[in-house]
Amino acid sequence: MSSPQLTPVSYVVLGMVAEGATTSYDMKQKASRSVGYFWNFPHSQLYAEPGHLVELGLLDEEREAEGRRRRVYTLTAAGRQALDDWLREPTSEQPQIRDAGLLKLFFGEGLSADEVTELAQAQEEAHRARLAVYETKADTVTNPNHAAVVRAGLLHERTFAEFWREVAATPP
Amino acid sequence: MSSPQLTPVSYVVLGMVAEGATTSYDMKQKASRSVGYFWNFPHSQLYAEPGHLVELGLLDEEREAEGRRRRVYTLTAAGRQALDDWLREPTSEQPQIRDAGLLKLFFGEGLSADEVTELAQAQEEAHRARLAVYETKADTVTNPNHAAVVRAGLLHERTFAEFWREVAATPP
DNA sequence: CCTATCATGTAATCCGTTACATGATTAT
DNA sequence: ATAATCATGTAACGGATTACATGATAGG
Repeated sequence: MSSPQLTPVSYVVLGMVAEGATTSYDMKQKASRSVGYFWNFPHSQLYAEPGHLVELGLLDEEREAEGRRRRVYTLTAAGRQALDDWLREPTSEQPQIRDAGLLKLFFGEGLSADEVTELAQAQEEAHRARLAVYETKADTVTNPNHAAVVRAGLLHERTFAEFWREVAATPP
Repeated sequence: MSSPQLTPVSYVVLGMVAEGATTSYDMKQKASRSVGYFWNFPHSQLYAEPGHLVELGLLDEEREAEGRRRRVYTLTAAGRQALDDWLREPTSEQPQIRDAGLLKLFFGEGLSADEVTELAQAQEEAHRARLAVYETKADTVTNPNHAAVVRAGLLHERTFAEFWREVAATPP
């Protein structure tokens, strides 16, 4: 008997199903335009994870009779409960900023000032590009919870674009 | 024949060895007070990963003759080269903000305004606590590259503390 | 000397990624 | 019809986490 833990991805799946996504491809499309921006994962997880959740009784699965015969998922009462419980649980894990650019800056004693500037400029550009995406999104998102998170992403990208601009101007 | 890729953790190890860490415990101590704040991992990786790097010829390993007989690592020329190459490589991977609080906000349609406020206040407090840590660090760090990254962390925590303060005040 | 804690690892497991494969639909 | 692409998975592998275990050192 196996009792695997629910991971953040589990809750992403539960959350997207609660929002009306019914198939893995559906989730994939949805994620790629929203939550995937700040919490990314390959599509294979969106085919594997619902299987686990079905085993745990948190999702129901049906197969289409025709065509692709794809798996169609719906939330069970237990699944809704698990999602609600999680939403209300205090969140203890420290958020991590896993940013390879920051890592390089951290260990970049061996770089010349010019090389640091080069790194910083590339990073600034990447953050500005992402910022532009969020700015567009901010105008189109209707779900207020999604909008709030887009705003967080926007503020984050702005902060980091500015940070890297300063680094480029005055390398350590 | 196996040719495993170098992961970010590989470079964290190479970087820390380059900075003078010689044993796994040494790295663990160092990481817990610096890079671990924004890129965390369990200590077991700091015992396993150097082994891989030795196999790849990027680290040399010696055993102490006495006492704990612990493994003492030093950079090889190839290891130094691998670190330098990585530092100069363009960084393509999109940084991810894997923040469970943001996930909950994103999927938090089922929460009442009060519950969102509660979540937001807890998040704000957590970010302010982390902010305080970075502010202390900013005064003590001597390595200018480390200082720059501390500043990034500081700006990030400030941004997010402020963001959650707004969410708490006007929940979506 | 005895105990608590520090320090150093190993083992097992599972999650996440990469790569592969194939069936269905759409476009030409 | 045929090719291209969309959609739906599976398999294999390795990295990361959790849990366990034990030896060394320091403090009383």
